[in-house]
Amino acid sequence: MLVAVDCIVFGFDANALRILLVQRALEPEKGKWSLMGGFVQPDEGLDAAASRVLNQLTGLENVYMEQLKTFGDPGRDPIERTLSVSYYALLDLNRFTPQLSDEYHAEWFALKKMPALIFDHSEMVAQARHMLRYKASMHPLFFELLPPRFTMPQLQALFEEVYETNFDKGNFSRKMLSTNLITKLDDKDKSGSKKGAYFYKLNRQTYKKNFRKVLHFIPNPNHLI
Amino acid sequence: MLVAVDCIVFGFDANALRILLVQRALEPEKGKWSLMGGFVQPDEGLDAAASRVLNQLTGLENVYMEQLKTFGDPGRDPIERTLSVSYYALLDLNRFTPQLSDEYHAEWFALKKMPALIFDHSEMVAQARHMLRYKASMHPLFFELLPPRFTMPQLQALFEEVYETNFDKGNFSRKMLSTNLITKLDDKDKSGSKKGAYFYKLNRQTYKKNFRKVLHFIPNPNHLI
DNA sequence: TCAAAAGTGTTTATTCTACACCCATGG
DNA sequence: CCATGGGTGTAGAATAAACACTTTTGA
Repeated sequence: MLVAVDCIVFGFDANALRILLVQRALEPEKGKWSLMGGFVQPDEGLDAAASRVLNQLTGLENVYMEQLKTFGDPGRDPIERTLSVSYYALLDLNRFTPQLSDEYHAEWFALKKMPALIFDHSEMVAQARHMLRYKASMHPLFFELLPPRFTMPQLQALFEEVYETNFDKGNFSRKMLSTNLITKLDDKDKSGSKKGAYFYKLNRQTYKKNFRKVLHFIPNPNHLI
Repeated sequence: MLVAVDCIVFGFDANALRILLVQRALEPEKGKWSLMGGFVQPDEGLDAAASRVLNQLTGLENVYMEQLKTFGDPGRDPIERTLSVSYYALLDLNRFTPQLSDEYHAEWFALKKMPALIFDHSEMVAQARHMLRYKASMHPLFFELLPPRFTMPQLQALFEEVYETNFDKGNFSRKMLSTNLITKLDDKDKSGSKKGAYFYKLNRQTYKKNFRKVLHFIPNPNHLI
């Protein structure tokens, strides 16, 4: 049985959650949009395969990545029975955009405007989205999607995108601060408004310790169903 | 590459969380305790393979089952490169105990007294346990582990086992009732105490709707890390 | 009648929520 | 000087936690 890995790569750019897609280079379905994938090598672990595949696309290492689910319906690949172990990755979109479009034929798509994908890749994306909500309600993974310095409105916008809801800014900010996960910095980002919004950074110590503090963050947990 | 499924089967018997293990019938590691597993057939989906394997062991169908994770380290099986797609299952232990020991060489072990397992099966169990806590903090899966009629002290004991903590019975009962997931019945279970404890049953309608109501149930969420 | 387990009540502290208000500044 | 987005304050509701109390009944 053939075994492949496929990566669902999420990014965020202040307006929308985005996903990284590539145009498939080989038959079948050549030219269509697809997740980034590749076959697992004979002496390669699954995590290693996923990292390698992502590295080949973005040139990056140490990207947050986690196994999502394995897809193995007999008919999912029309040519040959292929198992796909899917992984999702979160990264700060800003850092990589330029080198991406130059070296590889990859593109960021807003999740809401995603094209049709080959095989069962759309299903993979749907599950990854679900998992993102799920995990993020328990673990502060959002910082993987933001630049090292970010503002409260930015962070709130990300939450609102992911949970497709709106938060009261006052309550959001207080709750977030109460986790001790982030630290306020001295300077402001003036690009978004006249007053300017303070920058914050992730507090890596408490990040490790309070890895579960984000719980109780989502007002109506039915979003997660 | 060979592809197998392995099932982590949980049960609960009022005293302890238990796990179902079998004595391996073939080399390598013949005679040692292992998870229930088998190879995926050429035209068989992964979920179907897991159900079949569990059915062969317990004779049961419609058991709650979910894919956990795929294990694929190159060296995990010493003989040949084998991928294992692991599944965890939850079932009401009481219903199946007798037929199990007769037809198959399987045994329930208390999680705390589990023997050493072959390959990476212990790691699978650890991850399944973690997942059980994780998911159960969001979804009311516990009813899969209980008989159709159960008492509040039973339910509380199950929670205390899974989260390795203790709850105040008053608060526990109120919180549980407030989810509307369960309905009080008229008769009592007198086996556990002189006074007797009322039976409850799962409310299947609200179970579907309020599938996320269990959240906020665990007092110290650090258990889930 | 008493011990043991089930179940109820109540007080207090804490956290949520909604919403009004103040602040800073570029145009 | 005012519109706009950022940030703070606060009253009232809702929830959680702790623990004392009542009920039931077999031994």
